[in-house]
Amino acid sequence: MGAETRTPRGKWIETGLRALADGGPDAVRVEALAKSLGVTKGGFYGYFADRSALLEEMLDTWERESVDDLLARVEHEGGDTEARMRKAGELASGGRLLAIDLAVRDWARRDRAVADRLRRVDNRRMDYLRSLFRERYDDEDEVEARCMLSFSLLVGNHFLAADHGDRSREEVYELAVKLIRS
Amino acid sequence: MGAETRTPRGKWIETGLRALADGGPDAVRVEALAKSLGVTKGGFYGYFADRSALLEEMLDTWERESVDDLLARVEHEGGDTEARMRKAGELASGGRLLAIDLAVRDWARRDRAVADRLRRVDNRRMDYLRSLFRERYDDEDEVEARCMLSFSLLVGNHFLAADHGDRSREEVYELAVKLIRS
DNA sequence: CGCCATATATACGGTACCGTATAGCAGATG
DNA sequence: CATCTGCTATACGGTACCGTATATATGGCG
Repeated sequence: MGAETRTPRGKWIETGLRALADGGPDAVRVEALAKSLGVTKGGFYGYFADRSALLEEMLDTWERESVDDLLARVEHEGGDTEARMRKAGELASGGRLLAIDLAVRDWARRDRAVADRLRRVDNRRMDYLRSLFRERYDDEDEVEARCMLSFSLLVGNHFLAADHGDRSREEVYELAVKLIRS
Repeated sequence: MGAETRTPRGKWIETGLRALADGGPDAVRVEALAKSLGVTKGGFYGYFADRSALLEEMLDTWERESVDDLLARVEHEGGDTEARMRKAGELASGGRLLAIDLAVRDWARRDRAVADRLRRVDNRRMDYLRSLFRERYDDEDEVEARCMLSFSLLVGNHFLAADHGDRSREEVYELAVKLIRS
């Protein structure tokens, strides 16, 4: 059937996501990705029409991993409300996905299509978190406010640079979490 | 003294900050700024050694405006704790400064020097907020957790894309604020 | 083996930048 | 009015991209 595929579609996407995570969308450049793959861009245009097609597929991948896969894993592990809240939080702030997530959030401020996609993702995650909080609070205002605070804390934890004196960031994060779930 | 200065130092900085706010640091390009000022880059290198010198001064300006000026204005208006908290929140999320702020937060993830600067800014703001919360809560853990939540909410409000069903984002924000200051 | 399909390399023209060097121009100064 | 001084425009060489076109190599198949 022809030569072996050294650099399949998925590798371009994977490398693109890494570049996005640590340099933002502007860092996703075809020739740079090729270089980091030890290849020239020759093959790239066999898989993707152009750079923006790659970006699109990167977002598809991210969306799938950060919602479908993530929620599936949380539900698979099961446990009580507290355990699932904690698991979801952990998965969402675990290395790879988190870095992409943060980059996408910034990107969304400037690109309408990305913003729409982020809204889909956030809505689905928020729906899930709402369902968890409803097991604890009857008042719907309480549920909504605590969901908002939970997500804000998750994001804020990585976009805030403040120190906390004697306390570590982790300690303060835990204190805040307790307050939200009190 | 020579020709009139059509495009003084400050204009470059101002335009640079606008570019940063809506395109991130990569959008701060000398020739692009010149174009948007209706000028060529000819004069730029009279004021700044190079592009990175401009970035540095942009950050100086941002730091001054978003801490010194902001806190001064809050203190000038005075009022009780609640009023000052609210005023500080309003100023920090008011158009211009906010957009720069968000861009800097993302930038800081990739640039050590920017991260250090952001830490200075956040620490000073946090110190101020702490002093306000201390007027309400004796327990220092409470103070710290509520400060963290306040800042997270401020940032999260702009990095989160979720909808809230019947409620508007403003309503949910207010609910969350009440929870934090309860 | 010789052919074919496919992945990759190479080469190309085009664009948008950077930073430098130089020339022109408009007021202020005497 | 002549000159001097600084801001600005223009021109330059260099780099890093994009997307296309074309050549090359590598492995399966008749």
